[in-house]
Amino acid sequence: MHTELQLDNQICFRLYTAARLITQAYTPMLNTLGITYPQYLVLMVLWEKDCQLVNDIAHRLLLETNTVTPLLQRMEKEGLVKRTKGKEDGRQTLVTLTKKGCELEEQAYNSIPAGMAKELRACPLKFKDYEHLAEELDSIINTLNNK
Amino acid sequence: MHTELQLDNQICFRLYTAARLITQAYTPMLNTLGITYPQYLVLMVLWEKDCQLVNDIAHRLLLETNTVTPLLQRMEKEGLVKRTKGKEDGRQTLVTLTKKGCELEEQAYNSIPAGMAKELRACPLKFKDYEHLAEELDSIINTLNNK
DNA sequence: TTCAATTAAATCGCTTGCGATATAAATTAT
DNA sequence: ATAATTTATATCGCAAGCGATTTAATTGAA
Repeated sequence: MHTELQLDNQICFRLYTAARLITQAYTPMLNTLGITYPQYLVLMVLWEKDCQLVNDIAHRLLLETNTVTPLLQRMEKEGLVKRTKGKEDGRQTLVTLTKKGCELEEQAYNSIPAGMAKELRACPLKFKDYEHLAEELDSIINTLNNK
Repeated sequence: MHTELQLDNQICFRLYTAARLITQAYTPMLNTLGITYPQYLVLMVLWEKDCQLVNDIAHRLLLETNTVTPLLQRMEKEGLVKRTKGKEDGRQTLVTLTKKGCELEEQAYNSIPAGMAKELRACPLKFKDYEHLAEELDSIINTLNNK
C-alpha cells in the first residue's frame, strides 16, 4: 500500500470536494435568482465592469473560450447578457449586461453573502483562517497558472 | 459596487479555480495511464480496499450514485474494473479491480507523486502550509457535508 | 499586393456532476 | 402473505469543462 496514493493524503481531492460542496451550497440561492454558479461568476465579472470581450471574461475566470462561449450563449438566451460583434475588430464579441442582468446584482447582494454566512455558520474557521486559506489557494493558483 | 460580490473576495471562486487547475496539472500524467481524474479517485478508493459496493465508493468520494454509476460503467468498458450483481442482495453492485486496474497502482506510484511535486515546485507553500490547507479544507468539507 | 501567420470566437465530442425520476429487490407493516 | 415502504442502482436530461478543430477577421511578411 502506497500512502502517497491514499485519498486522505491528497490535497487535490480536498480541493475537488470542497469546491463541489461549496458550489452546491450556493445552488439553492442561485436557483432563486435563476442562474447557475458559473453564470454567477460571469455576472460578477460584468458587475465589476460592464461591456467586456469574451476573452476578457475568460481570462478573468481562468477559463478557455470553449467554456465561456457556450456559457454566454445560454446566458443570452436567458436574457442576462447581450452579445454583439465588435465594430472595429470583427473577430471580437462584446458582452454587455441586460437590464435583467444588471438588476440581479441587488438581488444577489441581498441574499447571497448572508446566505453563505449561514451555510458556513457551523464552520470553526475564523476570519484569519479564511485569509490564510485565500493566500494558500492563491499560491497554488498562481503557480499552476503561470506555467 | 458591492465589495462582497467581487470575485477577488470569493473563497468559492478560489476553490473552484484551484480545483480546476490542479486537476489540469494531473491530466497529462493521468493521460499516460489512460485514465481521467475522477477515474483515478475511484481507483484510489479500490486500491485501498478492493471489492466495494457502488454506494461505498460514492460515499467515500462524497458523490452520488448518479455520478458514480456511469463513471464505473465507463471504467468497466475500459477494462479497469468489473461490476457484478450482489449474490445475497440483488440490488447491490460489487465493484472489483481487474488485473489492469490493479497494475495501474504501481504505474501511478512511479509517476504521479513525483510529477505533482514537480508541478508545484515553484509554489512557495511549505509542508506546514499544506497541512494547514488540508485542515481548513476539511473544516469546510465537514461543515457542508454534515448539513 | 498577396499570401502566409496570427488572433478571437465558435463548434464538436466526450466526461463529469447533479437534480429528478425510474427500476427492481429487500424490508416492514398490516 | 400481501401491500406499502425503503433501499441500491440505474437512467435521463442538461450545464459545465476542456482538448481538438474550425471559421473568420486581422496582421505581417515577402
